[in-house]
Amino acid sequence: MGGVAWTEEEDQLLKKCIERYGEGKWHRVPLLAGLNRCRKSCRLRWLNYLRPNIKRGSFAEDEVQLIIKLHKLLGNKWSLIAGRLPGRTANDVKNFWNCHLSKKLCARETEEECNQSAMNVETITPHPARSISMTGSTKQRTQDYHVAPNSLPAIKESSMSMPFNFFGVDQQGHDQLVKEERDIRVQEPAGGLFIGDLTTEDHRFGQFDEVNVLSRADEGCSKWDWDDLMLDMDLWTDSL
DNA sequence: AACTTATCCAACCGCCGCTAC
DNA sequence: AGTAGCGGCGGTTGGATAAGT
Repeated sequence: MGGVAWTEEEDQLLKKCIERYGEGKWHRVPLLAGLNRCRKSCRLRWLNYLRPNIKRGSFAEDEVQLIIKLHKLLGNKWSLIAGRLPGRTANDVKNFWNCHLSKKLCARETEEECNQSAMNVETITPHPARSISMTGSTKQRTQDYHVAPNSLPAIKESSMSMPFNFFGVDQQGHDQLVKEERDIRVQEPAGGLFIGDLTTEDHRFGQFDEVNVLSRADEGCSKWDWDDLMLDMDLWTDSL
C-alpha cells in the first residue's frame, strides 16, 4: 500500500477514541488514542474506513450516473461529490473515477468526437418547454432551467427559512406574483440539496410559460450556500 | 506452474483556506 | 499585517491481488 497498513488493534484504539471524545481536534487524537500515527492518518482512517454507515462494495448504476453528472458540474471536487452519495467517501469516489470512469468516459468522448467530425453534425440544444430562472440575493446568477412536471425529486426532512417569491411571466411579458414561500424544504447534506416546493404541478404555475424564483434580499442569507443551491438546480434539471 | 501486466484501493504528501494570536 | 497551527482536500504512490500469457 501507499504507507503502513493499519492493524486491527490500531483501528480499535482510534474507534474508541472517537467514540469517547468525538470527531475533530485531530491533532490530539494520536495522543489520546495512544497511536503512533499523525493527525492526518487518523482522520483519514476514520473518514474512509472506520466511520459508521460507510458503504462498501461496487457502485450501483444510479450512483455511477450521479458521479458522472456531478463530475461534469464540479470537476474533481471529490468531497462534494461524495457528500451527495450516502455512505461513500471522497476517496472511494476518487478511486472509482480514476480506475473506471475516467478511462471509460475518455474512450466514449473520443468515439463521439470521431462520429461528430465524420458526420459534421451541429449539436442543437433543445429549447426548454418551461423555464425557471433564479436570482440569489448574495450572488447574482440567473439561468434558465428545464422543468418537467411530475418528475421532481423526493423531499426529505430539512428546511431553511429563506423567503422566496415565485413570479410568473404572462404572455405580455409582465411579472405576476404567483406564490410566496418562506420554508423552502431541502435535502441535505448527504443526499443533495433540492428545492422542494418548486413544483410545476402547482396549478398556479400552469398559466405561465416561465416562473422566476426570487429570494428577498432584505431577509439575509441562509446557512446554505447559493453555489449548492445552484448546483442542485443544475442536477435536477439535467436529469430531466 | 511461473511469470508478467493490469487493476484496485488504502495510505501518504503537499498545498490551501481559515482562525486565533 | 504577519504567522503558526489546524482541518480539509486532491493528487500520487505503491503493495496486494486478479487476470492474462
